[in-house]
Amino acid sequence: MSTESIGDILRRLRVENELPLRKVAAMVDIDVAVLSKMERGERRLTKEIVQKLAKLYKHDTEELLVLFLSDKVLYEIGDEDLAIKALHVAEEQIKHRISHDLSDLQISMIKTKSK
Amino acid sequence: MSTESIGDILRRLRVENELPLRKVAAMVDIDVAVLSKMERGERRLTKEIVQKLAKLYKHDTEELLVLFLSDKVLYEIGDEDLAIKALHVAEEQIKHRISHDLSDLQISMIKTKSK
DNA sequence: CTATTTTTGACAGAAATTGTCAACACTGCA
DNA sequence: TGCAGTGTTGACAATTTCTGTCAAAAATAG
Repeated sequence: MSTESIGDILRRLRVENELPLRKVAAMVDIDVAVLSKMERGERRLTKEIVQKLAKLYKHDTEELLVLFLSDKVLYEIGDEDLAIKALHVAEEQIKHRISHDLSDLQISMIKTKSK
Repeated sequence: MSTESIGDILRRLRVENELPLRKVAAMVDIDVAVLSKMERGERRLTKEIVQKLAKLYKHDTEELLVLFLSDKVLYEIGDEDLAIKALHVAEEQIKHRISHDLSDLQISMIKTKSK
């Protein structure tokens, strides 16, 4: 398995595209120093920056966003030994909420239909 | 499945123990208003408060901490449709890190042994 | 009605985040 | 050596977010 962080990946993509920090920073409209720190994990990435970089490097946006989100999660609960249990609970709640939303949708569709 | 948030649970536990906010707040050393808001999800809980409340209500601390952590995760990435993928990636990284730490431990044990 | 409990909003201070900048270090090259 | 391009670091104020504290209003029980 890869132990490459999202910052590492973004840096690798940039190098592979032979782009200097200066240019990329200008293209995604942030300061060079900030981008440098983001690639090295010293500043937090934002969803917007990740999306812009994915497009710029022509790399799968979803994959990078997933890594970005995963990073946020690990940042919040990473050093807890209950982390894995917490992740499972969180997953269940998301699934539950989705099915709940689906029910709402079905109800509203029925209501719309019967108007 | 329960759709009860950790705040709801803490409130229920308090009511079941027939304790007013006033008393509990004093016991865990926070303001009444803050505890009220924590129970209603208007202010973020802290690990310390959750632990104190678990002890106070004689309720399983681990269960509440897991819910607390899960809540933090959902707060960070809950409304993302990539959330579940992100949780899986985060889980894999935790497992990976654990096994990595174990390797380190084994190495250090070997080194210690051979001294 | 009265006492108790809970909720709400406001507030200042603390802490974290952000964008900006300049100085510094490193590299390859002339 | 000096120079140009590149990346890193630390400092800074502005901003946002988080905290604890309080008092008044609202809700509830007796």
